[in-house]
Amino acid sequence: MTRPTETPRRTPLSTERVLRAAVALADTIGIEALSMRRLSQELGVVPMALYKHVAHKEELLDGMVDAVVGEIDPPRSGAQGMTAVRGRILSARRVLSRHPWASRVIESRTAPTPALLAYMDSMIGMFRADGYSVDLTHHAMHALGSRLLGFSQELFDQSPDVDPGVREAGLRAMATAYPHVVEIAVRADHDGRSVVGQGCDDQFEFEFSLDLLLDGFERLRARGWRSTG
Amino acid sequence: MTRPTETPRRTPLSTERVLRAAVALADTIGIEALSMRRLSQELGVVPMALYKHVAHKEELLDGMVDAVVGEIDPPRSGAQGMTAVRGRILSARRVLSRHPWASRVIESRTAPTPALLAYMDSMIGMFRADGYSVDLTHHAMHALGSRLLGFSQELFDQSPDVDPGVREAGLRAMATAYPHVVEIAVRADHDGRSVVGQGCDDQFEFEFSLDLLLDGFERLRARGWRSTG
DNA sequence: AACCATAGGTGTACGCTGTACGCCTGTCAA
DNA sequence: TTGACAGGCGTACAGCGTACACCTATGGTT
Repeated sequence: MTRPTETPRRTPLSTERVLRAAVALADTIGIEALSMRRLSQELGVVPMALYKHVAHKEELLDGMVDAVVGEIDPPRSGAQGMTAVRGRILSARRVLSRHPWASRVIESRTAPTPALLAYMDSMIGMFRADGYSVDLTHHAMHALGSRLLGFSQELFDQSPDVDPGVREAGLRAMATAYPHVVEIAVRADHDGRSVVGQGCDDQFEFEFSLDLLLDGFERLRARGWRSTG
Repeated sequence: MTRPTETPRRTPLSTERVLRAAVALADTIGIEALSMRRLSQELGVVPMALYKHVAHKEELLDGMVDAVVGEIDPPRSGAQGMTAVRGRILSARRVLSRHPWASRVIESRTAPTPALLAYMDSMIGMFRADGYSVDLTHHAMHALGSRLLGFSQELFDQSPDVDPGVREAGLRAMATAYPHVVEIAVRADHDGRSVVGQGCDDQFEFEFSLDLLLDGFERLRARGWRSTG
């Protein structure tokens, strides 16, 4: 009688459930705020309970990476060649934009996770199936690098400075010290593609550089280029 | 008499001295081991003493970035055009290889530091002086992204697996799950450029992709390309 | 020469982190 | 009925960044 059987009987944890909760939590509160304690609290459990399902936080992060990479679309059955490659990379980019923390976490891994290896393997396969040599494919993978996953590789995410007035004042202040930077920033403000004061169109810049690289690969392939000379 | 004047009289701290010590310490023990406490101990001072010279750790990191970026060679007075750009980027890359932690720290900054802005400004200037339009220069800067500073942008630094036997065993184990990855890894092992079992030549890969991009820019410029169509 | 403001080093303390270790309990096989 | 075991709990510890109060030697002013 002291212990009624009608206790809520929480559904038990599992690695799966922990990972899903971690991804969701990182999406909402950001990766830097994701601590083991915060996550355990989200799951209605004491912190140490998590350690029955992941060995340590690094393993948790590995699992989160795999979960996210697993969201990338498989290669579309119809498409072939560079357009298929292009499409898949853009799919990866969409996934990453849903989980903005993921790129940072992936870059912090020291060894590739299984899902990442699988993704790369299938990417390489697409090049090979399109007639690319092992040699050229190899260099292409290096050249794409983290862009394979849709990373922007920008030096700085332009801050959403919201107020255009503030932004313009800042630019004016920098004009003497960094005239070229300002010239370009102003230009980006006024061109047709982007909302004024908002900086530039990430997606356009990404596709611009991606296509530059893919075109370069095609050209080398057509030329029968080999790295060993 | 109780207090002899011959106390060692430690040379006083200064922001400069703190930053230099921090850079040196990060070089030797790695950035993740660099704590305010560890740094203060290196300077023979109590942790809180540092806060008289930097507002908080983020400011310390900003200062370290500026110190490192300041090491990049200025543009060589003789050189012009894309070869000058290329040379400067390779100089940045050499600096970064002396401070392997720097790329990670730079990527973690939210706002550009003064030295970074100055570097970018001068880079943009080199494109403009070479006849590039504001428009094309703008997109080129985005396409280069962190490569401007010599970042590799690799998805994973191939681990120095040292023992070739171990590496080969690992590859054999992965062969069924990731055949394409293994094909490329094996190929990289056996080609003439790289020490066997050592993976690939970072520097070659970097220059390969850099040249691919620079060539692409030149081609667009020659063609009078404009993004707004 | 006396004074006192100030720059800069010290000491203590707080809240946060990841996680080692031992315990306790409910479930299921023998 | 028993006893192993999976899995959640509680306590504790070392390390982190840093707020805040304090102390002291220095240098300019009177």
